[in-house]
Amino acid sequence: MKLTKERIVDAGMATFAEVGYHGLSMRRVAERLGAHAGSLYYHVRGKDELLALMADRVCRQAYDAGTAALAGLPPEATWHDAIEAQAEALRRTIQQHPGGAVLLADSPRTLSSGALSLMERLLQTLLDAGVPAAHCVVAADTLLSHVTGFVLQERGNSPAPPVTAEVHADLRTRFPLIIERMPRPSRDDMFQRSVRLLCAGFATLVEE
Amino acid sequence: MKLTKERIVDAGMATFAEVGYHGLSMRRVAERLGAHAGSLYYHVRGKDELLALMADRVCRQAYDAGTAALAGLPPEATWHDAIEAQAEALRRTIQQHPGGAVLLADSPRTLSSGALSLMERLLQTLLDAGVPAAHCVVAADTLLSHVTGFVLQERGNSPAPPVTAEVHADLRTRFPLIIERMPRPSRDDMFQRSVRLLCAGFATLVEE
DNA sequence: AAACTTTTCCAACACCGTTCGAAATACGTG
DNA sequence: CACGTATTTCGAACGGTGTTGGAAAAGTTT
Repeated sequence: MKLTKERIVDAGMATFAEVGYHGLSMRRVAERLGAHAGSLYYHVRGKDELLALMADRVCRQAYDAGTAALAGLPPEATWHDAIEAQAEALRRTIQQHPGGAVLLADSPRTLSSGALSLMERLLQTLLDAGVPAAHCVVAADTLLSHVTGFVLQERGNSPAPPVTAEVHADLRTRFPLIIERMPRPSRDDMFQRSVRLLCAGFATLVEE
Repeated sequence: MKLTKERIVDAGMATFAEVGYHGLSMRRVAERLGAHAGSLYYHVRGKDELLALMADRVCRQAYDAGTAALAGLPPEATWHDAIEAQAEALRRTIQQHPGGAVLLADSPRTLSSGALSLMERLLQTLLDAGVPAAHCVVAADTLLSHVTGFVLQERGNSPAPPVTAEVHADLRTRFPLIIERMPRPSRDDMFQRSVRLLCAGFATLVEE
């Protein structure tokens, strides 16, 4: 079958899901398509462009997931709910691809039309909520970078660290607050609450 | 001169600053030390460990920068100022290393003692501010992941994208909010305001 | 069918992380 | 000092990577 930018990105996403970020190579992507690595370069400038295209696709998926989530919202939902729905959709979408956060992190977000779509809708939500235009960009940017950062951190912590008892005791004396006194809610819970925290901040900007 | 874990991390940081994340190789690090690549493996398990050590060093630097910033605060400073100072110190430190955000992103933050130090102090600040312990971890985590995400986004935008007039016109019709109506404050300004936004969210948690 | 364009192959290049046995160096002991 | 041992470095090698460029194939137009 003929080689296409679209099909290459497809294969890229599939390979990415299988072998992760570090295992993604042009040769493996080509192999999945029954082609040779060099052939990809006729359709794609290099690995960088492929990664950028993949990142854009993730943004697009997140956008679609967001529209679905927004559509499922009850009519009495507030703008808090709308923002929460978009944030959660973005997080879930990134999470679906192992290492997907790094993917987004490694390619410039601006001028990727998928990323711009996400931004645009978020801005609209905030404007509708009554946040003055002058503050909207800051607010939307804050939310987006927060979600990215959160998922990034999440992935780093996910392989449960093998903590020996000895290490734990050491940590307890050196970082008493973290280890001892702090309740550790689930990541899902923490994410929801952190987004609500942001919304509370946004609310202080709303002009009646 | 003798090879050491410490000296290897030094050379790693220097090489990293010169050639960036993608250009960092064991061979280049070794070359800077007048040694061969294989020799590094006697002191370091592999490139992963080197990167983790480097990430930890960045956290340490950020911690020290934070203490300096806190010390320079006037006595009438509020807890908002204290959090802002720590966030700004972290951002500046990460920024000093090109691609430093990706460095932090690619290594697990937990169990890195530098990262834990950052977290611990942030928790203390929030506790002193009156945020109940049950919410502190969420708040601190939110702030840290926000700063990371922000710098990440910042770096992606930094190489000013070559926007042709044609592309700009296309974007204007497709994303009117972003391109047209939104004022674009400086990144410094945006960062400060986003942190204040977070603080406003934290303030709603404070029990009198 | 011939001329031409688009697409794919394939071999090669330079570089990468990592391993391993052999050298070399340092060091404590007789 | 000399000798044996432990620590450290070398240097070559292996399999893998992104990328290139000319030859070959496939498709299209005249």
